[in-house]
Amino acid sequence: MNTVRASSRDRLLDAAAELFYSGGVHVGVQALCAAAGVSKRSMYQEFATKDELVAASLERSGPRYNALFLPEEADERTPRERILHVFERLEARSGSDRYRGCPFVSTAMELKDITHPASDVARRFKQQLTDFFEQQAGLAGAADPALLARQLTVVFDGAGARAVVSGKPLAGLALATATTLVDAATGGSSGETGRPRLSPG
Amino acid sequence: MNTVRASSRDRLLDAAAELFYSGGVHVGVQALCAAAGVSKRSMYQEFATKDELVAASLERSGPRYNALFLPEEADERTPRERILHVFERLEARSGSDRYRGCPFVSTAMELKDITHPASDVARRFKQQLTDFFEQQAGLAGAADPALLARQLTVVFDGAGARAVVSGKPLAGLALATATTLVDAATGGSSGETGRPRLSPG
DNA sequence: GCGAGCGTAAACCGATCGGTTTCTTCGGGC
DNA sequence: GCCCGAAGAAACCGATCGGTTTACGCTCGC
Repeated sequence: MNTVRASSRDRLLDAAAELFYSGGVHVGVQALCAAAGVSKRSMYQEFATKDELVAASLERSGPRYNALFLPEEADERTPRERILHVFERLEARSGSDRYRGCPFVSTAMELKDITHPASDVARRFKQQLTDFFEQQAGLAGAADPALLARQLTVVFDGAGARAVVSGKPLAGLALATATTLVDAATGGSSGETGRPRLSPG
Repeated sequence: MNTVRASSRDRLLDAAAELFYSGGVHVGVQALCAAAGVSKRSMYQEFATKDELVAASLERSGPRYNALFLPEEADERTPRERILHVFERLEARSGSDRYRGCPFVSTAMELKDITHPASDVARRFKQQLTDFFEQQAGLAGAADPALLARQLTVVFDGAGARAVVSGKPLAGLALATATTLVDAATGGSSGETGRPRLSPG
Protein backbone atom coordinates (compact mmCIF):
# COMPACT_ATOMS: atom_id res chain seq x y z
CA MET A 1 0.00 0.00 0.00
CA ASN A 2 2.83 2.37 0.83
CA THR A 3 5.28 3.24 -1.89
CA VAL A 4 8.98 3.57 -1.26
CA ARG A 5 8.98 7.34 -1.39
CA ALA A 6 6.66 9.30 0.83
CA SER A 7 3.10 8.41 -0.06
CA SER A 8 0.93 10.77 -2.03
CA ARG A 9 -1.12 11.28 1.07
CA ASP A 10 1.84 12.31 3.16
CA ARG A 11 3.27 14.61 0.52
CA LEU A 12 -0.15 16.20 0.24
CA LEU A 13 -0.51 16.67 3.98
CA ASP A 14 2.95 18.16 4.33
CA ALA A 15 2.50 20.55 1.42
CA ALA A 16 -0.93 21.50 2.72
CA ALA A 17 0.40 22.26 6.19
CA GLU A 18 3.06 24.51 4.75
CA LEU A 19 0.92 26.30 2.17
CA PHE A 20 -2.06 26.74 4.46
CA TYR A 21 0.20 28.19 7.11
CA SER A 22 1.96 30.61 4.82
CA GLY A 23 -1.02 31.54 2.69
CA GLY A 24 -4.13 30.67 4.65
CA VAL A 25 -6.67 27.94 4.12
CA HIS A 26 -7.99 29.74 1.05
CA VAL A 27 -5.04 28.50 -0.98
CA GLY A 28 -6.50 26.56 -3.88
CA VAL A 29 -6.30 22.81 -4.35
CA GLN A 30 -4.59 23.36 -7.68
CA ALA A 31 -1.61 25.12 -6.15
CA LEU A 32 -1.65 22.57 -3.38
CA CYS A 33 -1.44 19.56 -5.64
CA ALA A 34 1.23 21.20 -7.75
CA ALA A 35 3.36 21.81 -4.65
CA ALA A 36 2.87 18.23 -3.49
CA GLY A 37 3.52 16.73 -6.93
CA VAL A 38 0.20 14.94 -6.80
CA SER A 39 -2.67 15.12 -9.25
CA LYS A 40 -6.04 16.42 -8.17
CA ARG A 41 -7.41 13.03 -9.07
CA SER A 42 -5.22 11.33 -6.51
CA MET A 43 -5.97 14.01 -3.96
CA TYR A 44 -9.70 13.47 -4.24
CA GLN A 45 -9.18 9.74 -3.88
CA GLU A 46 -7.50 10.32 -0.54
CA PHE A 47 -9.75 13.12 0.69
CA ALA A 48 -13.42 13.54 -0.01
CA THR A 49 -13.32 17.33 0.22
CA LYS A 50 -10.83 20.12 0.66
CA ASP A 51 -12.17 20.70 4.17
CA GLU A 52 -11.20 17.17 5.06
CA LEU A 53 -7.70 17.82 3.78
CA VAL A 54 -7.46 20.98 5.83
CA ALA A 55 -8.37 19.09 8.98
CA ALA A 56 -6.08 16.18 8.16
CA SER A 57 -3.09 18.39 7.46
CA LEU A 58 -3.58 20.26 10.71
CA GLU A 59 -3.90 16.93 12.50
CA ARG A 60 -0.65 15.73 10.98
CA SER A 61 1.40 18.86 11.51
CA GLY A 62 -0.06 19.53 14.94
CA PRO A 63 2.25 17.33 16.98
CA ARG A 64 5.28 18.69 15.15
CA TYR A 65 4.21 22.26 15.83
CA ASN A 66 3.63 21.74 19.52
CA ALA A 67 6.90 19.85 19.75
CA LEU A 68 8.69 23.00 18.60
CA PHE A 69 7.89 24.58 21.92
CA LEU A 70 7.58 21.80 24.46
CA PRO A 71 10.75 20.72 26.25
CA GLU A 72 12.15 17.24 26.05
CA GLU A 73 10.26 14.67 28.04
CA ALA A 74 12.75 14.36 30.86
CA ASP A 75 15.45 16.79 31.75
CA GLU A 76 16.92 18.18 34.92
CA ARG A 77 15.05 21.48 34.81
CA THR A 78 12.42 22.68 37.23
CA PRO A 79 8.76 22.88 36.17
CA ARG A 80 9.11 26.65 36.13
CA GLU A 81 12.00 26.42 33.72
CA ARG A 82 10.15 23.96 31.57
CA ILE A 83 7.19 26.33 31.34
CA LEU A 84 9.38 29.30 30.49
CA HIS A 85 11.19 27.18 27.92
CA VAL A 86 8.02 27.30 25.82
CA PHE A 87 8.08 31.08 25.77
CA GLU A 88 11.78 31.22 25.03
CA ARG A 89 11.10 29.12 21.97
CA LEU A 90 8.19 31.36 21.05
CA GLU A 91 10.39 34.42 21.30
CA ALA A 92 12.90 32.80 18.98
CA ARG A 93 10.39 31.56 16.42
CA SER A 94 8.33 34.72 16.31
CA GLY A 95 11.42 36.57 15.17
CA SER A 96 11.36 34.79 11.82
CA ASP A 97 9.82 36.70 8.96
CA ARG A 98 7.98 33.53 8.06
CA TYR A 99 6.22 33.40 11.40
CA ARG A 100 2.46 33.72 10.98
CA GLY A 101 1.27 32.97 14.48
CA CYS A 102 0.02 29.73 15.94
CA PRO A 103 -1.43 27.66 13.08
CA PHE A 104 -4.27 26.43 15.26
CA VAL A 105 -5.34 29.94 16.18
CA SER A 106 -4.74 31.17 12.67
CA THR A 107 -6.80 28.40 11.09
CA ALA A 108 -9.65 28.66 13.57
CA MET A 109 -9.86 32.43 13.22
CA GLU A 110 -9.77 32.24 9.45
CA LEU A 111 -12.39 29.52 9.23
CA LYS A 112 -14.76 31.35 11.59
CA ASP A 113 -16.73 28.15 11.80
CA ILE A 114 -16.68 26.20 15.04
CA THR A 115 -18.29 23.24 13.27
CA HIS A 116 -15.56 22.90 10.65
CA PRO A 117 -13.63 19.67 11.18
CA ALA A 118 -10.36 21.58 11.37
CA SER A 119 -11.73 23.69 14.23
CA ASP A 120 -11.99 20.55 16.32
CA VAL A 121 -8.41 19.67 15.53
CA ALA A 122 -7.23 23.15 16.45
CA ARG A 123 -9.06 23.07 19.75
CA ARG A 124 -7.57 19.70 20.67
CA PHE A 125 -3.99 20.71 19.98
CA LYS A 126 -4.36 23.96 21.90
CA GLN A 127 -5.66 21.86 24.76
CA GLN A 128 -2.48 19.79 24.62
CA LEU A 129 -0.42 22.90 25.28
CA THR A 130 -2.72 23.90 28.12
CA ASP A 131 -2.47 20.40 29.55
CA PHE A 132 1.30 20.62 29.55
CA PHE A 133 1.16 23.96 31.35
CA GLU A 134 -1.28 22.61 33.89
CA GLN A 135 0.86 19.59 34.63
CA GLN A 136 3.97 21.71 35.12
CA ALA A 137 2.03 24.32 37.09
CA GLY A 138 0.91 21.61 39.44
CA LEU A 139 4.46 20.42 39.90
CA ALA A 140 5.58 24.01 40.44
CA GLY A 141 3.09 24.34 43.26
CA ALA A 142 0.75 26.83 41.67
CA ALA A 143 -2.27 27.69 43.75
CA ASP A 144 -4.57 27.00 40.81
CA PRO A 145 -2.70 25.03 38.15
CA ALA A 146 -5.67 24.97 35.75
CA LEU A 147 -6.03 28.73 35.90
CA LEU A 148 -2.33 29.38 35.44
CA ALA A 149 -2.31 26.97 32.51
CA ARG A 150 -5.10 28.81 30.76
CA GLN A 151 -3.42 32.13 31.47
CA LEU A 152 -0.18 30.92 29.95
CA THR A 153 -2.01 29.70 26.85
CA VAL A 154 -3.58 33.12 26.53
CA VAL A 155 -0.16 34.72 26.70
CA PHE A 156 1.20 32.26 24.16
CA ASP A 157 -1.52 33.04 21.63
CA GLY A 158 -1.64 36.74 22.38
CA ALA A 159 2.10 37.09 21.94
CA GLY A 160 1.87 35.23 18.64
CA ALA A 161 -0.90 37.54 17.49
CA ARG A 162 1.10 40.59 18.49
CA ALA A 163 4.14 39.38 16.58
CA VAL A 164 1.99 38.97 13.47
CA VAL A 165 0.20 42.30 13.77
CA SER A 166 3.22 44.37 14.70
CA GLY A 167 5.62 42.62 12.38
CA LYS A 168 8.35 43.07 14.93
CA PRO A 169 10.10 40.64 17.28
CA LEU A 170 8.55 40.14 20.69
CA ALA A 171 11.78 41.25 22.33
CA GLY A 172 11.16 39.39 25.56
CA LEU A 173 7.54 40.37 25.99
CA ALA A 174 6.14 36.83 26.02
CA LEU A 175 8.79 35.53 28.35
CA ALA A 176 8.43 38.46 30.73
CA THR A 177 4.65 38.10 30.87
CA ALA A 178 4.77 34.36 31.42
CA THR A 179 7.37 34.80 34.12
CA THR A 180 5.22 37.31 35.95
CA LEU A 181 2.20 35.03 35.83
CA VAL A 182 4.10 31.96 36.93
CA ASP A 183 5.71 33.80 39.81
CA ALA A 184 2.43 35.34 40.87
CA ALA A 185 0.75 31.93 40.87
CA THR A 186 3.52 30.11 42.69
CA GLY A 187 4.26 32.84 45.16
CA GLY A 188 7.72 33.35 43.67
CA SER A 189 9.29 36.76 43.13
CA SER A 190 11.37 37.89 40.20
CA GLY A 191 14.60 36.93 41.90
CA GLU A 192 13.52 33.44 42.79
CA THR A 193 14.58 30.26 41.04
CA GLY A 194 11.09 28.90 40.80
CA ARG A 195 11.94 25.57 42.35
CA PRO A 196 8.72 23.62 42.91
CA ARG A 197 7.13 24.00 46.29
CA LEU A 198 5.88 20.47 46.37
CA SER A 199 9.37 19.03 46.27
CA PRO A 200 11.40 21.17 48.62
CA GLY A 201 15.10 20.61 48.13
CA MET B 1 -22.27 65.82 -2.49
CA ASN B 2 -23.81 63.90 0.37
CA THR B 3 -27.32 62.62 -0.07
CA VAL B 4 -29.91 62.74 2.68
CA ARG B 5 -29.60 59.07 3.56
CA ALA B 6 -26.26 57.57 4.46
CA SER B 7 -23.96 57.92 1.51
CA SER B 8 -23.10 54.96 -0.67
CA ARG B 9 -19.61 55.13 0.67
CA ASP B 10 -20.73 54.92 4.27
CA ARG B 11 -23.19 52.12 3.62
CA LEU B 12 -20.43 50.26 1.84
CA LEU B 13 -17.97 50.76 4.66
CA ASP B 14 -20.46 49.67 7.30
CA ALA B 15 -21.54 46.59 5.38
CA ALA B 16 -17.92 45.73 4.69
CA ALA B 17 -16.95 46.01 8.33
CA GLU B 18 -19.75 43.67 9.33
CA LEU B 19 -19.33 41.12 6.55
CA PHE B 20 -15.55 41.04 6.73
CA TYR B 21 -15.75 40.51 10.47
CA SER B 22 -18.29 37.73 10.32
CA GLY B 23 -17.00 36.06 7.17
CA GLY B 24 -13.41 37.14 6.71
CA VAL B 25 -11.88 39.40 4.12
CA HIS B 26 -12.42 36.75 1.46
CA VAL B 27 -16.08 37.68 1.23
CA GLY B 28 -16.72 38.70 -2.35
CA VAL B 29 -17.48 42.19 -3.56
CA GLN B 30 -20.73 40.94 -5.04
CA ALA B 31 -22.13 39.88 -1.68
CA LEU B 32 -20.74 43.06 -0.19
CA CYS B 33 -22.46 45.38 -2.61
CA ALA B 34 -25.70 43.47 -2.28
CA ALA B 35 -25.60 43.87 1.50
CA ALA B 36 -24.84 47.57 1.19
CA GLY B 37 -27.47 48.16 -1.48
CA VAL B 38 -24.84 49.65 -3.77
CA SER B 39 -23.91 48.59 -7.25
CA LYS B 40 -20.43 47.37 -8.05
CA ARG B 41 -20.12 50.29 -10.40
CA SER B 42 -20.61 52.78 -7.57
CA MET B 43 -18.30 50.82 -5.34
CA TYR B 44 -15.47 50.95 -7.84
CA GLN B 45 -16.03 54.66 -8.23
CA GLU B 46 -15.41 55.11 -4.51
CA PHE B 47 -12.64 52.57 -4.12
CA ALA B 48 -10.02 51.67 -6.67
CA THR B 49 -9.63 48.09 -5.45
CA LYS B 50 -11.15 45.72 -2.95
CA ASP B 51 -8.00 45.96 -0.85
CA GLU B 52 -8.57 49.67 -0.51
CA LEU B 53 -12.11 49.00 0.67
CA VAL B 54 -10.86 46.50 3.23
CA ALA B 55 -8.48 49.06 4.66
CA ALA B 56 -11.06 51.85 4.58
CA SER B 57 -13.72 49.78 6.31
CA LEU B 58 -11.29 48.78 9.05
CA GLU B 59 -10.29 52.40 9.40
CA ARG B 60 -13.92 53.44 9.78
CA SER B 61 -15.01 50.72 12.18
CA GLY B 62 -11.80 50.85 14.17
CA PRO B 63 -12.71 53.70 16.52
CA ARG B 64 -16.10 52.17 17.18
CA TYR B 65 -14.54 48.81 18.01
CA ASN B 66 -12.00 50.20 20.42
CA ALA B 67 -14.71 52.35 21.98
CA LEU B 68 -16.55 49.17 22.91
CA PHE B 69 -13.86 48.44 25.45
CA LEU B 70 -12.39 51.75 26.53
CA PRO B 71 -14.04 53.51 29.47
CA GLU B 72 -15.60 56.94 29.20
CA GLU B 73 -13.14 59.79 29.01
CA ALA B 74 -13.59 61.03 32.53
CA ASP B 75 -15.08 59.14 35.42
CA GLU B 76 -14.32 58.72 39.06
CA ARG B 77 -12.60 55.37 38.76
CA THR B 78 -8.97 54.63 39.43
CA PRO B 79 -6.57 53.85 36.58
CA ARG B 80 -6.56 50.24 37.73
CA GLU B 81 -10.33 50.08 37.44
CA ARG B 82 -10.22 51.73 34.05
CA ILE B 83 -7.75 49.15 32.82
CA LEU B 84 -9.78 46.28 34.18
CA HIS B 85 -12.90 47.77 32.66
CA VAL B 86 -11.50 46.85 29.24
CA PHE B 87 -11.27 43.21 30.25
CA GLU B 88 -14.70 43.19 31.80
CA ARG B 89 -16.07 44.35 28.49
CA LEU B 90 -14.03 41.72 26.70
CA GLU B 91 -15.43 39.02 28.95
CA ALA B 92 -18.94 40.18 28.13
CA ARG B 93 -18.46 40.53 24.41
CA SER B 94 -16.57 37.28 23.94
CA GLY B 95 -19.58 35.44 25.31
CA SER B 96 -21.61 36.29 22.22
CA ASP B 97 -21.84 33.58 19.61
CA ARG B 98 -21.11 36.24 17.02
CA TYR B 99 -17.78 37.08 18.59
CA ARG B 100 -14.92 36.37 16.18
CA GLY B 101 -12.01 37.90 18.03
CA CYS B 102 -10.42 41.29 17.62
CA PRO B 103 -11.05 42.44 14.03
CA PHE B 104 -7.58 43.95 13.78
CA VAL B 105 -5.90 40.73 14.78
CA SER B 106 -8.30 38.69 12.71
CA THR B 107 -7.75 40.76 9.59
CA ALA B 108 -3.99 40.92 9.95
CA MET B 109 -3.70 37.17 10.53
CA GLU B 110 -5.94 36.39 7.61
CA LEU B 111 -4.15 38.73 5.22
CA LYS B 112 -0.72 37.40 6.20
CA ASP B 113 0.74 40.37 4.41
CA ILE B 114 2.37 43.10 6.45
CA THR B 115 2.44 45.36 3.39
CA HIS B 116 -1.32 45.24 2.84
CA PRO B 117 -2.87 48.65 3.51
CA ALA B 118 -5.27 47.11 6.01
CA SER B 119 -2.35 45.71 8.00
CA ASP B 120 -1.20 49.24 8.68
CA VAL B 121 -4.65 50.19 9.88
CA ALA B 122 -4.77 47.18 12.17
CA ARG B 123 -1.41 47.97 13.68
CA ARG B 124 -2.37 51.57 14.36
CA PHE B 125 -5.59 50.68 16.15
CA LYS B 126 -3.92 48.04 18.27
CA GLN B 127 -1.40 50.69 19.20
CA GLN B 128 -4.24 52.91 20.38
CA LEU B 129 -5.28 50.26 22.87
CA THR B 130 -1.71 49.84 24.02
CA ASP B 131 -1.38 53.60 24.37
CA PHE B 132 -4.44 53.69 26.60
CA PHE B 133 -3.03 50.93 28.76
CA GLU B 134 0.31 52.69 28.99
CA GLN B 135 -1.26 55.97 30.01
CA GLN B 136 -3.34 54.31 32.72
CA ALA B 137 -0.44 52.15 33.81
CA GLY B 138 1.62 55.27 34.31
CA LEU B 139 -1.12 56.84 36.38
CA ALA B 140 -1.42 53.63 38.39
CA GLY B 141 2.24 53.83 39.23
CA ALA B 142 3.45 50.83 37.31
CA ALA B 143 7.18 50.28 37.44
CA ASP B 144 7.32 49.98 33.64
CA PRO B 145 4.12 51.33 32.11
CA ALA B 146 5.14 50.54 28.53
CA LEU B 147 5.85 46.92 29.42
CA LEU B 148 2.62 46.49 31.34
CA ALA B 149 0.71 48.06 28.45
CA ARG B 150 2.16 45.57 25.97
CA GLN B 151 1.46 42.72 28.36
CA LEU B 152 -2.16 43.76 28.71
CA THR B 153 -2.52 43.98 24.95
CA VAL B 154 -1.14 40.47 24.68
CA VAL B 155 -3.70 39.26 27.19
CA PHE B 156 -6.47 41.09 25.34
CA ASP B 157 -5.62 39.46 22.03
CA GLY B 158 -4.80 36.08 23.50
CA ALA B 159 -8.08 35.94 25.36
CA GLY B 160 -9.93 36.85 22.19
CA ALA B 161 -8.13 34.11 20.32
CA ARG B 162 -8.94 31.61 23.03
CA ALA B 163 -12.61 32.52 22.96
CA VAL B 164 -12.68 31.93 19.21
CA VAL B 165 -10.76 28.66 19.29
CA SER B 166 -12.52 27.17 22.27
CA GLY B 167 -15.96 28.44 21.37
CA LYS B 168 -16.67 28.87 25.06
CA PRO B 169 -16.96 31.97 27.26
CA LEU B 170 -13.79 33.21 28.90
CA ALA B 171 -15.39 32.83 32.31
CA GLY B 172 -13.20 35.41 33.99
CA LEU B 173 -9.92 34.28 32.48
CA ALA B 174 -9.05 37.56 30.80
CA LEU B 175 -9.99 39.65 33.80
CA ALA B 176 -8.09 37.42 36.20
CA THR B 177 -4.98 37.49 34.07
CA ALA B 178 -5.05 41.23 33.58
CA THR B 179 -5.60 41.74 37.29
CA THR B 180 -2.59 39.62 38.13
CA LEU B 181 -0.38 41.53 35.71
CA VAL B 182 -1.56 44.93 36.87
CA ASP B 183 -1.07 44.04 40.50
CA ALA B 184 2.35 42.55 39.86
CA ALA B 185 3.42 45.69 38.02
CA THR B 186 2.06 48.14 40.54
CA GLY B 187 3.08 46.24 43.59
CA GLY B 188 -0.54 45.62 44.51
CA SER B 189 -1.82 42.37 45.93
CA SER B 190 -5.07 40.61 45.20
CA GLY B 191 -6.83 42.23 48.10
CA GLU B 192 -5.77 45.74 47.27
CA THR B 193 -7.95 48.41 45.72
CA GLY B 194 -5.46 49.37 43.10
CA ARG B 195 -5.58 53.06 43.92
CA PRO B 196 -2.82 54.81 41.99
CA ARG B 197 0.42 55.26 43.83
CA LEU B 198 1.14 58.62 42.31
CA SER B 199 -1.97 60.19 43.81
CA PRO B 200 -2.15 58.97 47.37
CA GLY B 201 -5.44 59.77 49.03
C1' DG C 1 -41.50 69.20 -20.90
C1' DC C 2 -36.87 68.19 -21.40
C1' DG C 3 -32.04 67.25 -21.40
C1' DA C 4 -28.09 66.28 -18.13
C1' DG C 5 -26.13 63.54 -14.88
C1' DC C 6 -26.00 60.08 -11.55
C1' DG C 7 -26.66 55.38 -9.89
C1' DT C 8 -28.73 51.10 -10.75
C1' DA C 9 -28.94 46.37 -12.66
C1' DA C 10 -26.82 43.29 -15.33
C1' DA C 11 -23.93 41.56 -18.84
C1' DC C 12 -19.36 40.79 -19.60
C1' DC C 13 -14.19 39.86 -19.02
C1' DG C 14 -10.42 36.44 -18.01
C1' DA C 15 -9.09 33.88 -14.14
C1' DT C 16 -9.73 30.79 -10.53
C1' DC C 17 -12.55 28.24 -7.32
C1' DG C 18 -13.80 23.10 -5.63
C1' DG C 19 -14.69 19.02 -7.75
C1' DT C 20 -15.25 15.37 -11.74
C1' DT C 21 -14.01 12.89 -15.72
C1' DT C 22 -11.43 11.24 -19.55
C1' DC C 23 -7.43 9.72 -21.51
C1' DT C 24 -2.85 8.19 -21.24
C1' DT C 25 1.20 6.31 -19.43
C1' DC C 26 3.68 3.33 -16.64
C1' DG C 27 4.88 -0.79 -13.88
C1' DG C 28 4.37 -5.25 -12.01
C1' DG C 29 2.16 -10.09 -11.94
C1' DC C 30 0.97 -13.70 -14.70
C1' DG D 1 4.17 -10.75 -24.16
C1' DC D 2 0.08 -9.29 -22.13
C1' DC D 3 -2.97 -7.25 -19.29
C1' DC D 4 -4.71 -4.82 -15.39
C1' DG D 5 -4.73 -1.29 -12.03
C1' DA D 6 -2.79 2.92 -10.18
C1' DA D 7 -1.67 7.50 -10.90
C1' DG D 8 -0.61 11.64 -13.67
C1' DA D 9 -2.01 15.32 -17.06
C1' DA D 10 -5.40 17.93 -18.44
C1' DA D 11 -9.95 18.98 -20.11
C1' DC D 12 -14.16 19.98 -18.24
C1' DC D 13 -18.10 21.43 -15.01
C1' DG D 14 -20.86 25.29 -12.94
C1' DA D 15 -19.93 28.86 -9.81
C1' DT D 16 -17.59 32.70 -8.26
C1' DC D 17 -13.61 35.77 -8.08
C1' DG D 18 -12.06 41.01 -8.82
C1' DG D 19 -12.98 44.33 -12.03
C1' DT D 20 -15.16 46.84 -16.34
C1' DT D 21 -18.71 48.31 -19.30
C1' DT D 22 -23.15 48.89 -21.31
C1' DA D 23 -27.71 50.29 -21.07
C1' DC D 24 -31.62 51.76 -18.66
C1' DG D 25 -34.24 54.63 -15.25
C1' DC D 26 -34.81 58.20 -12.02
C1' DT D 27 -34.41 62.70 -10.38
C1' DC D 28 -32.85 66.92 -10.80
C1' DG D 29 -32.42 72.09 -12.71
C1' DC D 30 -34.35 74.72 -15.99
